[in-house]
Order: sequence, then structure tokens, then C-alpha cells
Amino acid sequence: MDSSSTRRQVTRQKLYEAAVTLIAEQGFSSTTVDEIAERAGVAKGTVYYNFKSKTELFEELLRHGVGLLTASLQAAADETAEREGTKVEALDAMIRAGLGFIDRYPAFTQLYVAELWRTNRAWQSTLLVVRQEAVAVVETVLREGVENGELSKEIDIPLTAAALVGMVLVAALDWQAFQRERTIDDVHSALSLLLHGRVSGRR
Amino acid sequence: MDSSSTRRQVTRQKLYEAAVTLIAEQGFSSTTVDEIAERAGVAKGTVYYNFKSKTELFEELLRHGVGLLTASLQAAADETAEREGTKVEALDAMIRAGLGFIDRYPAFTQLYVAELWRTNRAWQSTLLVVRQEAVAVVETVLREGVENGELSKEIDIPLTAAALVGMVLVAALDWQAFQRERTIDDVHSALSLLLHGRVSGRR
DNA sequence: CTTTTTAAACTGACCAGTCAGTGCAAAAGC
DNA sequence: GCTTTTGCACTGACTGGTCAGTTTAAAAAG
Repeated sequence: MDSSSTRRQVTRQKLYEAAVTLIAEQGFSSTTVDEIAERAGVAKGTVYYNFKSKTELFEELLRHGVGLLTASLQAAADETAEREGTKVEALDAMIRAGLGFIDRYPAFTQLYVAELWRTNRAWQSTLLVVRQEAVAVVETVLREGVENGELSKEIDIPLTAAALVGMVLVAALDWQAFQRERTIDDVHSALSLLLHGRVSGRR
Repeated sequence: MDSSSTRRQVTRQKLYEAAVTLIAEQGFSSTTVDEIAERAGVAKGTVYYNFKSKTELFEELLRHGVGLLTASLQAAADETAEREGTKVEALDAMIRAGLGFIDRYPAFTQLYVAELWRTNRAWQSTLLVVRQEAVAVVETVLREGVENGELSKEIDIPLTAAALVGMVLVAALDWQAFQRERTIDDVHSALSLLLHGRVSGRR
């Protein structure tokens, strides 16, 4: 998901990649450190040389991944703004960016959704922070849209942002898990239709 | 979530209730059978007297819970049909029913979402079946809406159904986890607005 | 010569699943 | 009536395996 050049960075990256797929498939607790090390092709001791604990490895993985998502949403919003597109176009571009992210890192998304709403877990506070960063990008676009009159004043910004993010996340995971034959464009247009409110009747 | 009268039914019910909250908080693997037994107020042996294994207890819990959700969605659709409401009204009623369910059984919802998209897990096939039952209820309403011209022919029924279910699930979990101060009506109207396509401009 | 990685053995806590046995109510036997 | 038997529901100590994390001495890497 990234690359740097020191030896240590390379090892950490290999560990992230190994951990993300294993944990997405099996969950955190049933993934063993031995498995992660083996899949990454390093010795177990190396895991503990690079991370304080299994939990810390996982927390850094979360930060790393959500950072990438946030950056890609932000980039989509910025590009739209640059070429002076509307806010609805920006939302549309963000939906596409979100889908692209999930397509590239399905395992990470899976694991994120599985952990997000759990309470009482060691990494809850980490998650809360990174989630807010991602949702905030959407909230900002919604807010700007309401301000310039493009979006309805009726909308509840935090709730709508959460619903939109959720819609994309869930539709994409469903696509990956149960409807593999559809293309990313199928999914994008289904969601876009919902966003533009063209589900009911009018065409 | 249900009640019957034989001693055994009562015990199983207690085990379901204990398991659902513990697993929602901690995940399946890090919840121990000892914990479940203790919270239910029975001995560990009783768990194994009533269920073949920890996994089987969990699978029956999933079936049980999704059964309740499906029934409640179906009831909402039926009621709307009885008083000859539109399909959009039916979807609206189903959103409300879904929110009501999540409000009543937040732990179950949490656990369902966390497990749904994992692959390679023992209970995958069980989940696939119960998920399909729930989504099918929404698909039917969408299909009928398209047939009677009330909904756009453009919509992709399976994708839209999945997106709608996801939107409700995620918005509701977010509400429970991060925006407790909102009422169920706030959430309902935010989602309803999206459904009716009144997010962009026109009011 | 300092940092990072390796390989392998080890420890101790923890946990799923087992099993011999208990309590109890309703039938069977007398 | 009363006592013996049967079978269901439950109990909790115990076992065998698993796994996070440690330790160590030595080898790569830079």
C-alpha cells in the first residue's frame, strides 16, 4: 500500500500486507502471529522487533489504510473543485474514488467494517479518530453544497455523510462478495442513481 | 428475542442473549464459552448439552436474528400493501422497520455486519442464505415498483437492494455508536430524504 | 561496529471440548 | 401410598492443545 526505502520500512510493509488479508479473512483473534510472519516471509522475532505487540501492528495497519482512503476521497473532491465542478459532481467523484479504493484494497475494507462498530476493544480510540477524518471529507463537501444552495437545506449533514459512506462501503463489499460479475461501472451507476434521486419514477 | 416454555428453550434463549452481546463487543474468537455460560448464569457443560459446539451456537444465533429482521421487513411491506400504499411508501416503512430492529437489537446488528463479508469462515454458507432472505424482501418491493411504473426502469434491482440495506444498516450503527443524541426520527428522515431524491436542490 | 533479521526452543496463560456425576420430576412397579 | 427406575437437564473439574510473547546466539546488511 506504500513504499519507502529503508530496510525496516520494507519489512513493515510486508507485514502489513500479510496481516491485512489474514485478519480480513479470519478476524484479529483467530489470526496468529506465526501465520502473519510466515505469510510475510520473515521470522517471528522480526514481528516483535518491528512492533511492540500484535495489537500495535493492527492499530498501525488501521491508521495506514484509512489514511490512504481519506487521501483518495480528498483528491477526488479537490480535482472536482479545480475544474469547477458542482458539489454533486464532487460527491459522485468521491463515490467512484471510494469504489476504486475498495476494489484495490478489498481486504482492508472488510476488516475496517468488521471492526468499526465494536465497542470496548483496544483500538477503539484509534478507529474513532481515523473514521472521523474520512467522514469529515464528505461532510465538508455536503456543507459547501448546502451553503451555495446546490443541496437542500433540509439535509442533516453528519447523518447524510454517514449514510453515504455506509452506502458505498456496503454496496461495494456486497459487490465483491456476492456479485462479482458486475463491473465497477455498474455499481457506480446504481449508487449514482440513488444519489441523484432518480430511483422513483422520473427519468 | 423470543420465548418458548420448555426448560431447554429457556436455557437456549438465555445463551443467545448472553452470546449476542459478548460476541458483538469482542468478536467470535475472543469470546470464550466460559464467559457466555457465566453471563447466562449456567454451567459450561450446559452450553455443550444444548449446542454441538461454540460455532453451532453462533450459527443458530444468526439464523434466529436474521429471521426476526426478515419478518419485520416483510410485515412492513405487507401492511403498506394492505392499505394500498405506494411502493416508495413500502420502502419507507421498511427503512423504519429496519431502524426499529436495530434499535431493539443493536448487538445483533453489529455482529451481523462484522461477520457478513468475511470469507472462509465456518458459518459462511449459513450467512449467505439468511442474507439472501432479507435482501430478497427488498428486491421484491423494488421489482413490483418497476413493474407498475412507479420506480425507474434504470435501476439495477440487486445492487440497489443491497445499497439500500447497507445504507440503513450503516447509518443506524453509526447513529448508535457515534450520534446517540439523535432520535430514530432524525435518522429516518435523513434516509427518507435520500430515498426520495431530495438531497440535491429541489425541495 | 551498529542495525536488523534469523531460527529455534521455551514459557505460561488461556480455552474448547469432555466426562463422570448430581438433581429432579414423572412413570412404573408393587 | 411408597419406593424404585428412567431419562432429561445441568454441573464443574479436568485435559490437551494453542498461541502471544521471550530469549539467545549467531548471521546478514549497510
